[in-house]
Amino acid sequence: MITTQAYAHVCAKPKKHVDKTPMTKSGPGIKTQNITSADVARLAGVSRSTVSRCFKKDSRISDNTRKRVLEISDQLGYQVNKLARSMSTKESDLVGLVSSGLHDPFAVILVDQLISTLQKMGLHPILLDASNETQLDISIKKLAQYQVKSIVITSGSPSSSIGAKFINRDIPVILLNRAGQLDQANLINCDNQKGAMLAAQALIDAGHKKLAFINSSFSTFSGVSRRDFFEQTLALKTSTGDVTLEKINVDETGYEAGFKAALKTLSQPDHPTGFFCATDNIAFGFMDAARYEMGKKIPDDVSVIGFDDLPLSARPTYDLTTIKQCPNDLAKAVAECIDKIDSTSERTRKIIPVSLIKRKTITAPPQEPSGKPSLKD
Amino acid sequence: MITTQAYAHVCAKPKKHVDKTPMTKSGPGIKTQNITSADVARLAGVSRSTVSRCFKKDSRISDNTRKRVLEISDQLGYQVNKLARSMSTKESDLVGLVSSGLHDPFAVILVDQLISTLQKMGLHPILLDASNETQLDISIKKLAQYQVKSIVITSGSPSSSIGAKFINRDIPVILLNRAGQLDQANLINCDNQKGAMLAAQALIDAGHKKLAFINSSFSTFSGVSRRDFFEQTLALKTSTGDVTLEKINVDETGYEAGFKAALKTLSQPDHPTGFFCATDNIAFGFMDAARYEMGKKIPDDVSVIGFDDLPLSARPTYDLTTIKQCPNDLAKAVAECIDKIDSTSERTRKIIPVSLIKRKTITAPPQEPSGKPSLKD
DNA sequence: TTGAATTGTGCACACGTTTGCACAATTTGG
DNA sequence: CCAAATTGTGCAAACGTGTGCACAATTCAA
Repeated sequence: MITTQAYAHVCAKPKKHVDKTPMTKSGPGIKTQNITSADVARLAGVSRSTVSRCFKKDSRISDNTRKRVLEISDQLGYQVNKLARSMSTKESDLVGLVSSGLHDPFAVILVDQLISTLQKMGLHPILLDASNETQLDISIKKLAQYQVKSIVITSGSPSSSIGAKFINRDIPVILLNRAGQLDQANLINCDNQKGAMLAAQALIDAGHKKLAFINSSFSTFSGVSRRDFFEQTLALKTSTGDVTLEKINVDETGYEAGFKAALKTLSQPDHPTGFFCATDNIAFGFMDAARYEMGKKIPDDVSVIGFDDLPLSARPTYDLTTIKQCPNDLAKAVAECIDKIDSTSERTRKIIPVSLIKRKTITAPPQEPSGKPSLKD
Repeated sequence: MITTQAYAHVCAKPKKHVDKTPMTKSGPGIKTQNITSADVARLAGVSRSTVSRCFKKDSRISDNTRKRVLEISDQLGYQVNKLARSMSTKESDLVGLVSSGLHDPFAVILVDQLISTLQKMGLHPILLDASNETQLDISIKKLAQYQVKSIVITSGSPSSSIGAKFINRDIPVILLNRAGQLDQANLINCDNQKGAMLAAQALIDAGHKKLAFINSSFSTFSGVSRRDFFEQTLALKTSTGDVTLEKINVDETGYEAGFKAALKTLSQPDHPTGFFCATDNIAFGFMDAARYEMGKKIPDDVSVIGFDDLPLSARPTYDLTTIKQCPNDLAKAVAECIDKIDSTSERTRKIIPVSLIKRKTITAPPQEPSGKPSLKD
């Protein structure tokens, strides 16, 4: 009945103090065998269990053996195989981080913050690119394969079918500045409503009557959200005809969107004078085109306000008045969310505050419609 | 002799067609059990081996069973556990990517390219931040724990002790635009020599006699390399006194370094007129300070050339003449290097070409020393 | 009709770790 | 001096997958 040798081995009488640690064959192969806990166990004259326990805080291990084991480990350059550990403990230090590339400057800052925040928590992000929706679904599947502790999404939204299959199950998903048709997901957003309100107020307070909102037509949740809140804030004044609002969408993204929007809009004789751009990056494009292509002075001819407060916004070339959202706060919120993910099953719903940063791109509108220079003043 | 039940079980007579697939207990626990190959095996009425083989191309599996297994897998949302697979096959799709944050704009573009290139190869980058040297060593250890296929380093250089312990062993390291005191590592660099030569030529050709090189004093390999080659190229002319070269280091990084350098240098009465900045980002800072703080006109008062060719360099605000290095080519070289990593043991040594991009920041130097305005012209 | 070649599938073990349980050795309390 | 408590360590099983080997079933050749 018993055929293979292995059985015989297993059933053999236990030897004294050595558990089966098959000598790692140092054959002629170029790629040398990895060092395992068995190797250090053999050298230290202990079992693999003991080695394992030496790396845990609360284990009952004598100071003596622990010291010896740690010493030998270091000497051998032994590093725990986290893959094996994860298999055993069913826990993972890996976190999925999916972003739509690093083209958008705010995304870059956000990802940067996330990476260093996660790193401080002892977590390691696998970074995946997801430029389109199907790509995002694929990415989620891939991350599931790595048994990640959590998935942080900073672009796009997972299709609900994928959501049903994976997210529902056991991988918590955190949507950052994203729409949340997936109510199983954790949601963290900056306060787009407050931001849009502040922007509207800033332009109105400066005396602008003809306003415009500029956005990329490929823009996702944030842009649309800001537009809607902007419109909503102005509703009272637009309904009386006191103020006009032009909503401009351009088939480009970021800087180029702003650039094109300026070319298109500022060539109209009676164009708006107060511009709210969905992002700072759009504002940069808008300003460059306004200045260098359309010969406008900012803020004398047109006023501009952005959203994000990128480092570039503070530089003298732009000196852009904008709504600041703090990537550090967003990252912190993600950290908190991940922290309490295994303890509670309730979903996070968090809004991060924003603030108005006044710089030099907003002033009162020109007296006369552009084209006819004013005589007074 | 045989004491535990387990032995009895192992030695028991094999049942008909069902191998031991302990029913995943669907207990009251919130976190539902992961779906494993055993689950789909049971539902498909096959063994786990068969399920495993259904996901491999060349396995001898009947079309019928494969179809059925794949169907059930999909239906169940089964995803291979890559950690377990890696343990078994001793191969990994994970690649370590270590960068010193995403503050430097060229690093961002490079990382972006690397991520999408790796993703196309079916590899997944674990992104680690390594701002300082010890941090880098820690990062390498961490990555070793994850059994990564390779480590790509875009900042700093691993200490040679770590190199000896890990890199030597079996994790191939790729140093990107880095110094290589580690000769076990694979080296990929852009052609700093050619770049510095082109920059020198461009300034000399425009008629400049008083040159300067601007760099951050924290700058690593690339900056130092460019400075040395710049100096070397000019050696003949500086030795005759025909041309002067001032080497400026500032205790800041990137934009701020350039900004400060301009404040310091351009306040001198007889300052240089042709500036080679180690990076475009430094050039931006330099130009902003020169224009807005020192009241200089570019290129009329001072000429500037950068290195990298960032997207921002092409925009009208800067319109910077620069040396272009192509991040895409660097990424491609990394891909090639990784591709042949298991087949050959020889190290990669690759230089990526650069080119001069002429824009609007270089012209002839002003006739008279700045300060005394020229009467003619 | 029989023996050989081919095809499809299961079994058992391996990968490197963690951990409940058992147990020997030591210390403690009475 | 003995029982009980404590301490330190080893054993074996588990995590989920891949794969060499064995073997049954089928096809093919003679």
